[in-house]
Amino acid sequence: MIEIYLLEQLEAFARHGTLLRAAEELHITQPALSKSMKKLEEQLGVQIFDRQNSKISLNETGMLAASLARSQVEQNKEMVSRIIAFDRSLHSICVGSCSPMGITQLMPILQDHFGDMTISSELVYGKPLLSGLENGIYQLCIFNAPSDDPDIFCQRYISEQLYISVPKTHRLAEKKSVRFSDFNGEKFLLFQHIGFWKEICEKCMPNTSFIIQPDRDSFFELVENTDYPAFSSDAVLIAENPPKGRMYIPIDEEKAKYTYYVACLNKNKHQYSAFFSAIRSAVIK
Amino acid sequence: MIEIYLLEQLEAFARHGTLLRAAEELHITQPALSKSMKKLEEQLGVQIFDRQNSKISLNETGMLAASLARSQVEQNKEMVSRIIAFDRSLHSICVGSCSPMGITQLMPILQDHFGDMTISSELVYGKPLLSGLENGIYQLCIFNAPSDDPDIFCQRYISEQLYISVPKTHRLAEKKSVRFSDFNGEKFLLFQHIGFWKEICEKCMPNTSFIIQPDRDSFFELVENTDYPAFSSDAVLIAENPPKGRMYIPIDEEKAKYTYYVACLNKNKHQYSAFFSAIRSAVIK
DNA sequence: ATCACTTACGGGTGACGTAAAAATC
DNA sequence: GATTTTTACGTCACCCGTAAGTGAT
Repeated sequence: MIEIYLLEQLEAFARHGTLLRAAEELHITQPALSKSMKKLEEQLGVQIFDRQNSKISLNETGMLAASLARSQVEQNKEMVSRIIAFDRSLHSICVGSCSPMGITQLMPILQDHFGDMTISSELVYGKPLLSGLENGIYQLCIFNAPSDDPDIFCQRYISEQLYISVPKTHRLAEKKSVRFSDFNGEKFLLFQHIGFWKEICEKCMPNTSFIIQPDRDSFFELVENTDYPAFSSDAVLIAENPPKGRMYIPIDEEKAKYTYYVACLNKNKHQYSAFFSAIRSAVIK
Repeated sequence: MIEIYLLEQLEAFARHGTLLRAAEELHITQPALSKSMKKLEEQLGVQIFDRQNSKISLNETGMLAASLARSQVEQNKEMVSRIIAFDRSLHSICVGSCSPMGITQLMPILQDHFGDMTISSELVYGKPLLSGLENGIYQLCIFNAPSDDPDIFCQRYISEQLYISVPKTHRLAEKKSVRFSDFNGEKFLLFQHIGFWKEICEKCMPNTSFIIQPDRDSFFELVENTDYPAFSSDAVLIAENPPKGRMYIPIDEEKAKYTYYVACLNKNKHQYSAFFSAIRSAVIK
């Protein structure tokens, strides 16, 4: 058995060709490295160096030893990373969601059940969301439709209805409901991080030029102080105090109402069972 | 970077389940192992043990760590073996020969050229001889026929003519030459280690029951003191003093005369060039 | 003289041992 | 009380550093 530090030193020497340079890299003195290499050679019981007076170099066996040492050192490092990564995976949970509302509403329940873990979330939709769940990037997902994948367990969650807010002076302010097409072509405020809704908006209002706001506060600032129409939703209207001075009109269209589903891999279903029953209660309530 | 001794200790603990047993196997005391495991855990920066008072066990991360440690330790050992084996291969040369005469005659030349190496030889014939050369078990081979394998370099060497020795009272003692069939069915002395000749004998004298002698001295003892016919060859007759009181008659048949070829892999040809030219001189001489 | 390596010696870290305590069965 | 782990403390090995020596360029 050869200790890693010796292999690391051999590997460094193999790269540099001289003890001096290798020692520099290793932050040890050259005599120390010289002794180490002697020790290594002795432990192997085999000559790996050609020495003539003040010249030392690897012989053929030494070359082999150095290349094996290199891979050994690499694997040692990889081992450490893998252990740390695995440990992190045990102590963190990552949720992929197609919608910001889905994750916002779910967060309290997540914290109830995984309070001792690091909870992170990402807004993703479409294929990356599904494959992220399948290959373990996400432990939980929020879809906007039930999945029929046999490997995926899917729990119905809440619904979200899209609204459009307009200033009271807007031509449609008094309507009881509107359609996407009513606003197609009109300038429109849009918050950037809205998940799959973005796709919906662009599809249903192809001629609209959106004024996209990456910052949440700026977005609400503009909603309050400009006359552009903007999206909202029932969830937002309940959860937050929406800017006054606007009318909030539901969009009476199929594409404006989605039901969310919380999902995990079937094989992990058991470890999330308490969590899922909490979701079921929340839905009923 | 985690030193191997720590991984070895972890691996031992994983197998035994208690520090005490593991420490016994490792020939260290239990407190020492306890400290090592603490150190390992600290170096990883991750919990790998569940501890409650006087109970310690691996947690999930620890299991992973232990299995990775196991493979790391194994690879370390394998590395050492490979280095040692490679070094040995550099300092030894193994010759496979289909015939004892081939190797006996070649030995002086081998010693001339590879005197600083360990020279070993094996009597093998047929497929194992060829594949042994191809996969590096033999650096050199002696065939009884030229090889047309494009990967093999083949140098014509000496010939050997098979003789049969009979007591002077034998019915065929005065013949100038004999054939295998002349002796088919007759009891026959046979030295065990004769390489490919064994196959020839059995094929050409299918009805003969051979009295097989594994020991060289016993064989010659019997040759001298019994009346059974036995094989000899021109090479043996030249090299050694054959037992008197016998007639040595050549077998006049194609299957009783072979020319030997010394071979190596083509890719190694250059490192044996001096050796092969010595063979060529020897043949001419 | 400079460069590269080895030898010699000294110091400090740390790996292990011994002893004893703590906790569980 | 037996078993297992931890804590405390001492010791020795050994890894590294400094300094000096050798041989080659």
